[in-house]
Amino acid sequence: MGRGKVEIKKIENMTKRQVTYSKRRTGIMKKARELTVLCDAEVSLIMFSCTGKLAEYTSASTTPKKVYDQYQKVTGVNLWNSQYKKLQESLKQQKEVNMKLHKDIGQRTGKESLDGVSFEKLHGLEQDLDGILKVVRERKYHVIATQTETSKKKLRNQQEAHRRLVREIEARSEVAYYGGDFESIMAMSNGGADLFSYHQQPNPQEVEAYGACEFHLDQHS
Amino acid sequence: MGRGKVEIKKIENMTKRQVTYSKRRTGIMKKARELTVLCDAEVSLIMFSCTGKLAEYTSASTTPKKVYDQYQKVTGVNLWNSQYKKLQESLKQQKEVNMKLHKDIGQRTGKESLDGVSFEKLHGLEQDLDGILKVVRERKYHVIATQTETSKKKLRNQQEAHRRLVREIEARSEVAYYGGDFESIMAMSNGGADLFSYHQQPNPQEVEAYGACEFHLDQHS
DNA sequence: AACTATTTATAAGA
DNA sequence: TTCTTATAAATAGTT
Repeated sequence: MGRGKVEIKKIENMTKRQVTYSKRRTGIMKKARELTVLCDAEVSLIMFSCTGKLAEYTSASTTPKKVYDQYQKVTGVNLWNSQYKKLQESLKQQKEVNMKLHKDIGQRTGKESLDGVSFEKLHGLEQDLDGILKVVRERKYHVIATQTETSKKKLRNQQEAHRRLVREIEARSEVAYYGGDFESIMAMSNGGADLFSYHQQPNPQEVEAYGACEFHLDQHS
Repeated sequence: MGRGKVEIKKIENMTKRQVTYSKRRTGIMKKARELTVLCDAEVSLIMFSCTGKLAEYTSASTTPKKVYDQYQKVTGVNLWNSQYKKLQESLKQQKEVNMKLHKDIGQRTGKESLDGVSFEKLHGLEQDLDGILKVVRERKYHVIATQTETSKKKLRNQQEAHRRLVREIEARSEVAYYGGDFESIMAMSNGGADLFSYHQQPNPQEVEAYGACEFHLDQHS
């Protein structure tokens, strides 16, 4: 229809193709609308031009979703539904696993009642718990031991540093005998003493006591 | 186009409507096909007659699903996608919860390493385990106690039945004095002793001991 | 389902 | 894109 018959094959001239697309798109949309009205049918027409532009016609009484739902129902083809069902299945499984874990952990934390649990299971659970308790205790003592060891090392290092400091000051002030400048030495080395508390939790009481003692010595001197 | 112009409104005559539907359906499908080929476009055409019959055309290079995905991308409308995303989110959450449970339960069953777990947590876990261990033990002993109590009751009932049986047989055989038919009486009443083991887990040692004791009495009599 | 008079769609040109 | 117009195509009513 038009001034010359056209062969139904891809139009290579791009401009011509776009013009034709535009015209025929209008035409087919009109046809769809007419079909809808005349014959009381439901129509979904979705078109993408070769440049990706969307054009659609959907009959007034419906929506693309409805059309596709119906399409699925009639064809039995799953389309996206297969994916959806897989997800649902997956979710169900996860929830089941979760329930089991919850129950198990509940029995192991006292939140779930042990009523109805057989003697054998109780015994197994007891052995289990006992074993893990031992492991946890060992681990705990290991951690304590490690911390203590570290503290001791730190302490030794500090004491050593302190001693060096005292010696150095004694040497510098050329006071080798007991007395005289002793107070100032103690005051200077006090900075070192503070370091005892810098890594473990600070114990303010101890620090205070030490400082207080120093103060009293000062006062009484 | 045809012998007379038609107004675009629903055709009330059903036969006429169906004929028109059939003709125009063919026509629009042809149009769709031509559009696809001539203009290199993607087309999805889905139609339902008023009787619910499906007819579709989808351009060769694509599928209804693809068209729909693209449709969604362009329009930004989520349609079923919202549901799908909800499911996905849900699944993700479930998996996360699962992971945590797994880790926790792992630490409580010795399958998960305790390296790097803080002293405080270890201590908490220890207290926890200790508490539950106590509960489990109590429960276990409760179960044992209940079972034992039941067994004892059964045993008492059996002994009572046994005594009654002996008395009855003594009365019937009119042998009131000790001796004589006693062995045969015991042999008969032995069947009753077997009944001890029928309900609780059979404890062959106990049953044996009981039977043996009776037997020795026999021998010494 | 086929026919055909007529309407409608549209290719080409402006 | 839109309008025009010649012509192909679609189809309403008929057979």
